[in-house]
Amino acid sequence: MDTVMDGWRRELPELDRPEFEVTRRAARLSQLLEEVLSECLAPWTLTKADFNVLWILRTAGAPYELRPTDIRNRLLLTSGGISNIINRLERMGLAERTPDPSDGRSSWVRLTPTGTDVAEDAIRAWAATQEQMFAGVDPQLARQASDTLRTILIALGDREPATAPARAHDLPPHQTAPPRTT
Amino acid sequence: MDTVMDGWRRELPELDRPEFEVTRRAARLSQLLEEVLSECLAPWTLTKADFNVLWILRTAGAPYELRPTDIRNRLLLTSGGISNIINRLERMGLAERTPDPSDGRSSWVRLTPTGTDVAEDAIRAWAATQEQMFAGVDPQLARQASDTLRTILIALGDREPATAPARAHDLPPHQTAPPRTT
DNA sequence: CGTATGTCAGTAGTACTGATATCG
DNA sequence: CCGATATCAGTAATACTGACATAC
Repeated sequence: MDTVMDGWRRELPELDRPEFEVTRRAARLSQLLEEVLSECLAPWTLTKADFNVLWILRTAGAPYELRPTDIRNRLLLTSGGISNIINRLERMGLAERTPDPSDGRSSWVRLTPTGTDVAEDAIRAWAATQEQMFAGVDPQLARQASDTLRTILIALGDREPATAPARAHDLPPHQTAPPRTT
Repeated sequence: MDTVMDGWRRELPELDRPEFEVTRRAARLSQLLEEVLSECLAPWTLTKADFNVLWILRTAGAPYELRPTDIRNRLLLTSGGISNIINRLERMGLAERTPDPSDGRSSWVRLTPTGTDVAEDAIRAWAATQEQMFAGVDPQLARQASDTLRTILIALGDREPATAPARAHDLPPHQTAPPRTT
């Protein structure tokens, strides 16, 4: 990575801005982490996409259910992509859909008991792996990195599309500025 | 993103470590950036993978040539993946392969003049886009983020597999610990 | 011979687009 | 009727695996 950035500075000094380094290093970091995550999930035959949805559902709290739209808002995927993942989770018996009584277009995706267990096991495994990977990293530094990244994300406009938590019969009928809907 | 992390803290407080937030936020950041990069490259019909290789070749300095192995070391891809990309660049007339006189197994991948132009144009466009995106971010903060990420990457073992720069007839015959070779 | 380098075909995993259905 | 929600089929892009060729 340093080799690469040195080349950048040597060859294109007029374009040497700290932002670009953030870009490259963030990409590299998530590349490395995703690689490890894949291995980490192998025992459950879960893909990273599956894991993300399980994770979102589990951290949503009991009864571990959200509408596809909520998942979409949190993971920034298209509705088509979400459908695919839910289908897979349903075939694996980890999640199930129930129609939304108050809105016939939508449905609730809920973790099955098995799904909840699998989610927790996988999350715990991934947490342990991360802990091990970050063993050589000062927690202070990690904290700082997280805060800085957060600030940058907000500055870049990473949005919080109006939370709609557990069984939101009480919410107003529409969200604020939902992203890609197709 | 904050919504998601709040759920994490509420539901799985025993697993609340700053590292995990770094992981998620870095992933999100590169997700957002890659999305914009794709749009940015559309005018040239370049894929992100193409762009990465063009970029690596351009920042390698004149005469803008590297062996597939060098590219692999810098981008952390398998040799098969590199072959595909080089094939595509060659078909587009942006790069060309010449056999390595001193090692019959390998070859040198060099940017054509057109390739060099396209690389520079695309890099400049991407730089301008990033500059615009980061307009609201304090450069100090970006600098800090970059440094912190760098430290973390090094701690995670992101390696520098023995640089092999322009026409390295003078290098020892083998590298140190090359990653995935297949 | 064993290792290193690279190519190629086939494939997995990700996620988008466009078409469609349905409901508010 | 328009906009929102979701599903599905088809497709693009990424990149890996395994088989192979060749050369050190």
